[in-house]
Amino acid sequence: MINKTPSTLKEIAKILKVSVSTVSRALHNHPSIGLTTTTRVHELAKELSYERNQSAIFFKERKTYTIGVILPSLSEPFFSAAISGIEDFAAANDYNVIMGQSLDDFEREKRILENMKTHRVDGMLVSITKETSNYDHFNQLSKYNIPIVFFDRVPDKKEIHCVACNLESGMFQAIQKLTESGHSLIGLINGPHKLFASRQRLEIYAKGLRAAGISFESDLIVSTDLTRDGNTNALHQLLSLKQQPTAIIVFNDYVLLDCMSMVKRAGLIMNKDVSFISFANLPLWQYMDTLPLASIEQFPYKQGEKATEILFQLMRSNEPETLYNQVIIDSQMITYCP
Amino acid sequence: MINKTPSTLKEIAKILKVSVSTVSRALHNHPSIGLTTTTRVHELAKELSYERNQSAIFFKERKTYTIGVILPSLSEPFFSAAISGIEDFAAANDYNVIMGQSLDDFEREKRILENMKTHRVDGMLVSITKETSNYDHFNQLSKYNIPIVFFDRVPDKKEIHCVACNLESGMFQAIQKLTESGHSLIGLINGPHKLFASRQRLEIYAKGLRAAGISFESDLIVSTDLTRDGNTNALHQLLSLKQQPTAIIVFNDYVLLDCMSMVKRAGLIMNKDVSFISFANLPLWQYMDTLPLASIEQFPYKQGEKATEILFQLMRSNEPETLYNQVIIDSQMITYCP
DNA sequence: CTTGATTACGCAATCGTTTGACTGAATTTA
DNA sequence: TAAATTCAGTCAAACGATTGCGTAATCAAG
Repeated sequence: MINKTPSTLKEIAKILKVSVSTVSRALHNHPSIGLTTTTRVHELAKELSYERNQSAIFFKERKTYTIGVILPSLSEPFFSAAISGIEDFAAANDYNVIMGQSLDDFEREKRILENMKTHRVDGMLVSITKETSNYDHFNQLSKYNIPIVFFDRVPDKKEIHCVACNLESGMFQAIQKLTESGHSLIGLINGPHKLFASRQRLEIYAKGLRAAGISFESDLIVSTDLTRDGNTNALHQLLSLKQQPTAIIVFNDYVLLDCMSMVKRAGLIMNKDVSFISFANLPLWQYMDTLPLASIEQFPYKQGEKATEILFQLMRSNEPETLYNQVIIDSQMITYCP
Repeated sequence: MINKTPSTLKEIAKILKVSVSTVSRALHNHPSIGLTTTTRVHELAKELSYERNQSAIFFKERKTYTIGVILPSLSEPFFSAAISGIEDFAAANDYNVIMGQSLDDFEREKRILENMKTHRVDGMLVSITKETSNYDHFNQLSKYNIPIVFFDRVPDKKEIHCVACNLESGMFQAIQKLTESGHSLIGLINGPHKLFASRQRLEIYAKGLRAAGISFESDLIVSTDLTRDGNTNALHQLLSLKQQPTAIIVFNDYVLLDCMSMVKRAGLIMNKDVSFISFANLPLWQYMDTLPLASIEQFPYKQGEKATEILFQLMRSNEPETLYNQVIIDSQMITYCP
C-alpha cells in the first residue's frame, strides 16, 4: 500500500524547471504561455496524474462548491425523492450536497444550520420542521450572503425564496371526482392547526366545496395530531356523526393508512361504506390490495430540482436580491379506483 | 440585506493590536498567552461572532472532514436507513457526508468516485452496484491513502474492509419456522446468479435444508432477473411443478410483492395455499393487509453506523492497514404471521 | 538605430490559520 | 551580581492555486 501524496503544481514546476505560475497558466491553456511549454506541462501533469487541490481552491475562492440541505427526514419517501432532484441538479453543476435531518426537532434544525454555516456552504435548501415558527436563524444566514431556498415545508411569510406545491389543483380534482361519484357529504381529517399545511388544506377544502356548490359543515372537519391514536380518533369522530360523511379527504397517506386499519376493524368496506382521498401519493400504494380512491401527488423530485435551480441562480448573482422567487408547482390527483 | 463578510483572526489582531498568532493561540487557550489577553481576545471574538474559516483549515490540514458515500439508491428504504446510521455517526464526530447514488450503473459509480476523489474526501463508504465486478477504481483510492469501507453490497474478495449482514441466521430461523409448521417442500426464488447476494442465498439455503434434514431438490430453485416479469415467471415455474412447494423463500421483499400479486390473480390464498418468507423487512409490511409469514431484517441503520465507525478508525490510524476489518451483523427473522 | 509591439515567462502577493523558533523583559536562583 | 528560568508574546513560513504586474528577449517597422 503506497502512501502517495497527490502531486502539486510546485512539483511539476520543479521538474520542468519553470515557475509555478507558468504551470498553472499552462494547465488553463492561457494564451500567454507558449505551445511547447503548455504541451509539456499537460503531458507531465497527466503522467503524474495531477489533480487540482480543491481545498486550496475553495479556500482561495472563498467558496466551497457545496450546498447544504436540511429536511425533516431522509427516509421519508417524499424527501428522498426530493433529495434525488437536488442531487441530480447539483451534480450537473459540479456542486456537492451535504445533508442534515432535523427529525422535526427545532433545536436540531438550528444546530444543523449552525454547523452548515461554519462549514461555509454556498447556499442552503431547507424544508422546515413542523415546530419551526421562528425564523431568526435563517435570517442570520442571509446576512452572510448565503442564499436560502425553502421547499415544500416553507415558512409562512413573504420575504423568502421558495418552491411549494399548490394543493389547490389536487384538492379541486378530488372534490370533483367525489361529487361526480355522487358524494355530497365530504369530510376532512386535517392535521394540527398550528401547521401551515393544515390551515392551507382547510382553506382550499372550503374553497373547493364552495366551487362545487356544497355547503360547508363544520361537523365534517376534524383534526388529528398525526399520532396513530389521533388518526383513529379523528376517523371515529366522523363515523359517529348522525350525518356520516360518505367520503373523506385525509391530511396525508400516513393518516389514511391508520384510518384504513380502523375501517377494516370496524367491518366497513373501503370505497363502498366510505371512500378516501388523501395527500402524498406514497409509492407503497402500488403494492397494496386495498386502495383509496386517489392520492394527490406533490412532485417531490420536481420540487427539489426547481428549488436547486433557483438556489443556483441566487448564488450566481450575488447581488442582494430584493425580488423573491416563489414557485408553485401544481399538485395532481392520481386515481387508484376509477 | 447586509453583505457582511465573516471576521478573521487578522481583524481581531488589528483591533487588539496584537499579532495574529497571539489571537490564534488565545482562542485555543494556549498557556503561553496571558490571561488578560486571552480573555480580551475571547470577548472580541464573541462580539464579532468570529468563526474559524473551515476552508482554510481544511486546506492547511489537508483534510476535508468529509466522507463520501456511494450507494445504489437514496430512496430505497434500506439505504435511507443506512444513511441515517452513517449521518448520525459522522455528525457526532463533526464530519460531513456527501452522497452519490450510482443507480446501479457501473459507469456512474466510477464517475462519482472520481468526483469524490478530486474533492479529497477523507474516507469513503460504498455499497456497490449490481454490475460492479471490477474493483480497480477502488484500489486506486487506497493508493491515495483514502480508506474505503464497503457495506451491505460488498465486493466478493478478501482484501477489503466491510460490514455485511449474515443472512445465515435469518435463513435458518426461516427454515426452522417453516419446518415447524410442517412444510417440507421449500422452494427458493433466487436473484440472478451473477449477484453475490444470490450465490450467498443459494449456499445458505442449501446449508439450512441440510441442517433441517430436508433433501435438496434442484427443481425447487428458480431464479429471477428481478424484473416484474422475471418475478412472476419464477413463481409460475414453481407452481407448475408436479411437487409444488408449499413454502417459498424469496430473494427479497420486492420480488415477493410481485409474487403476491400473482398469487392473488391465480386465486390462491396466501399462507394457506402457499407461504412466503423473504429478505429485507420493508417498512411497508406494517401497512399491508396481506402479509408473508415473515421477512428477514438486515439492520441497515446498524450496518451504516458500524461501517462508519470502522471508517473513522481507519482514518485516525493512517498506518497502511494490513489487517482487514470484516464485520458481520446477524440478520433476524421478523414474524408477521404466527 | 531606435522605438513599439509581441511572445513567453517569472515574481510576489493573496486567501486564513497554525506552529516552531525566537525575543525581550521580568523574575528567580546560585 | 551574573546566569538561568519563566512569561508573554512576535515573526515568518507553510499549505496550493491563482493572478496582476513586471521584464527579459526577439522581431518588425519607422
